[in-house]
Amino acid sequence: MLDDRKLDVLRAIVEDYVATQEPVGSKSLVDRHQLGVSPATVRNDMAALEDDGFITQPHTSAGRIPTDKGYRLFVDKLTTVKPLTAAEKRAISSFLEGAHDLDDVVQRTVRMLAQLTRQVAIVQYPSLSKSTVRHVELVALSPSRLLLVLISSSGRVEQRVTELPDAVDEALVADLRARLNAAAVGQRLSEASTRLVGVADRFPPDDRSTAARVIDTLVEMISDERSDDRLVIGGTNNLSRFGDDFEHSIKPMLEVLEEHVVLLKLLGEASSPSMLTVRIGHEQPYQELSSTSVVATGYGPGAEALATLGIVGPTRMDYPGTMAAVRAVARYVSNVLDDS
Amino acid sequence: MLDDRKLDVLRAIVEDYVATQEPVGSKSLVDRHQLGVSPATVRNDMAALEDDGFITQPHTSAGRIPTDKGYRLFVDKLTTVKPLTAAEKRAISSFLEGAHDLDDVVQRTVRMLAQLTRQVAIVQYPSLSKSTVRHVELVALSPSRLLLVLISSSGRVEQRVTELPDAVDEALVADLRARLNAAAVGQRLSEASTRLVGVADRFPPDDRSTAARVIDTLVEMISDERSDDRLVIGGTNNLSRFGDDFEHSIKPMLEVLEEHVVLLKLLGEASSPSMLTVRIGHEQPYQELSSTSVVATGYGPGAEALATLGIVGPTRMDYPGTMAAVRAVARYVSNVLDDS
DNA sequence: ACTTGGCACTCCGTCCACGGGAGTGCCAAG
DNA sequence: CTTGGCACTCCCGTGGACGGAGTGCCAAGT
Repeated sequence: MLDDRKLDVLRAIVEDYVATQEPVGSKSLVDRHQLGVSPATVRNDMAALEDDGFITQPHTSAGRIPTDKGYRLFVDKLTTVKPLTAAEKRAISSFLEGAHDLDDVVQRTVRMLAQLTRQVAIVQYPSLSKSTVRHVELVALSPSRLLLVLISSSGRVEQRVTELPDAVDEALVADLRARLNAAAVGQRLSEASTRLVGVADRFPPDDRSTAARVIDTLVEMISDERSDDRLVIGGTNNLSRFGDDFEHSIKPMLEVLEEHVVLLKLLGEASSPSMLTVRIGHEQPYQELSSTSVVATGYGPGAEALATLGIVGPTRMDYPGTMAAVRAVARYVSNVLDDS
Repeated sequence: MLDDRKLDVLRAIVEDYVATQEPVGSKSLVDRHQLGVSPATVRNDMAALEDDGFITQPHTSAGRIPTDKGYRLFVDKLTTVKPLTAAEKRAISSFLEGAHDLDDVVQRTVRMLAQLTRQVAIVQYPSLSKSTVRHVELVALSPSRLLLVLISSSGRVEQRVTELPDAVDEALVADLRARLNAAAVGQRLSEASTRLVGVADRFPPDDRSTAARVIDTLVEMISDERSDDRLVIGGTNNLSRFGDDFEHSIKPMLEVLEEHVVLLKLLGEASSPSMLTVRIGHEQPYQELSSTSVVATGYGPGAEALATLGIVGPTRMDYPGTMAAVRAVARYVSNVLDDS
C-alpha cells in the first residue's frame, strides 16, 4: 500500500511545505527533489496518499499540504536525527554553565531553547515533589518572627516568614533546627511532610505550640510547592512565525501563554530525558490550538525527570531540527543540574 | 487660540476615537455629545485643531484622529481622574494581601494590573540597591560547600552556593555568620559591600582565605543584584487589543517584550509612587513603538520608590481609566510591602 | 502493471471599474 | 461667529473578467 516512493513523496511534501509555507504541487516536487519520475506519477502517488489521509488539498486544484496524520508518519518513520553542529553544542554548554543559581539556569535554558528552535520555549521549574530535602534553615528575624528556608536537592530554595505565638530564644531555634533537619533531610518531600508532623510532640509542652506553628508552615510550603506550577516562557517574539492568520493561530496562543496551568498540561508528564514527546495538532488537548504542535521532554539531574521543558510551535515546523535542539538542551541542562 | 469649546471638541474626539477605533467626523460628534453647536461649527474648530497639530486626518475626506500631541494635551489638561469602584478596590487589596512571599506579590501585582487595564503589564522587582540588608545566613551543605543567603528589607531573598578552599567546621561558620551580620545588617546594599571587605582581615590567618572567599561571593551577589534587571510581564494576551496591523504594532512589541533591558528603559526611572509617568507615542525612545504609550509609576514601601511598574498599550487607549488603575495598584502593592 | 505525456477542467487570487457613503471645505446668509 | 447648503474628494466594498497553477483522467508506451 505505501511503497517506498510514496513515503519519499510524503517526506518531500512535508519538507517543501515547511520550507515554503505553501501548498506543494507535483511539478515543483519533481523540480526540487531527485525523485526520478514524472509529475504524472507523483500525482498518482499523491492521490493515494490523500486517500489514506496523510495529505490534503486546501481547495480543489491547489497543491497538497500534510495532515496531522502525515506529520505523525513523518516524525515516526521518515525522520533521521539531525545532530547539532559542534559550534551549537559549544554555545549551549558554555552558556548554561555560566549560570550561578537555579533561577539563572532556568532563564538561560529557556532563552537557549527559544533561540535554537526559533519557537516559543517553555521550561518548568524542577519539581520539588520528586526531589529530596537537603537542608532546613531557621532564622530569627525578631523574637517572634521566624524565617524558614527550605533547600531541596534540585537546588530550589523556598523561603517564608512566619509569626510565632510566643517569643523564642536562640536555644529553642537551634533545637528546632536540629530536630527538623534530623527528621527531614534526605527524605523525599512527600515523605518529609509526614515525618515532620510527629516532631512537635517531642517538645516540652511550653514550646509545643511554637514548634507546631513552625512545622505547619513548613508543611504548607512543601505542599504549596508540590503544585509545581512555576514555569518560564521565552521566545514569544517567535509567535510571529505562527502564520498570517492572527485571529486563529496567534491570539489563542497568547491566551494559552497566560494560563500556566494549561501550559503544564500541554507539556505533559515529564518523560525520561532521552525520550521526546511530540504532539501534533489535534493530538494535544486544546481545540483552539489545533494547528499547533508541542515538542517536549523531561530533564533533571541523573536519569530522573524532575520537570519538563519543550517548545510550542505551528504544526508546520521543522521537526528534525526542533527535536534535536530540544533533546540537546534537555541533556545539557540535566548535566548542569547534576554538577551543582 | 484654544477656547473652551475647541478643547471640548478635542476631548470628544479622543473619547470617541478610543471607544470606536475609527476616525471621527463632525456629524457623529454632535450626535454623541451635547456640544450645543452644529456640525459646521465643529468642522471649523476641527480645522483649527488640525492647524495646531492636535488632530489629523488619515486621508482627505475622512474623520479626524488625535495626534500624539493631541493625546498629550488630553492627559495634561482634559483628564479628570476616574476613581476605581469600591468593588475594584476591594478586589485589589484582598488579592494582593493573599500573597505569601515577594515572588507571589510581584506575580499577583502584574496579574492584577493586566486585568484592570486590559493592557500588557510590567512589574520590576523591588531594587535591592536602595534597600538594606536584613540578614545574612550561612549554611554548610558539606564541609567545603557553603550556601549563602542574603535577605533584604524589601523581602527579596538571594542565595548562592560557593566552594571553599578548605574544610570549615561549625564554629567557624557561626563566627563568620555573626561577624558578617554585625557588619552588614541595617546597611544599604551599596554600603554593605564596602563594609564587608574589611571583615576578612579580622580573622586568624588560617581562616582568612575562607573568609575572603565567602565575602567575595557575597559582594558578587550584591553587585549582581544591583543590576536590577528582573521583571515580570503579564497580560500578553491583551496584545490582541493593539490593533489589526500585526506587522507594525504587535510584532515590534513582541520583540521588545523579549528584551528586558529595553523594557526597563521604557518604564523609565522610578518616580515617586504618587507621580505617574505617561509617555505617548514618539515620546518614548523606541521608534518601532511609535504608536505605543507607556503609563508607569514607582512603588515601594514607605514613600520611597524601589522599583517601577506600569503598562504598555496602544496610544489609542483609555488614559483616565488606565492611569487610575496603575496608580491604585502601585499604592496597594506599596502598602503590602510596607506591612511585611 | 506501472509510467508517462497530453488535455480539459476547476478554482484561487488579482486586477479593475463602479457606485455608495461618509466627510470635508468653502461660501453666503443669518 | 454660527449655520445650512453644496460640490468635491476619497475610501471601501462589490462584482465580473482573466491568468495561472494544479489536478484528474485517459490512452499510449515500456
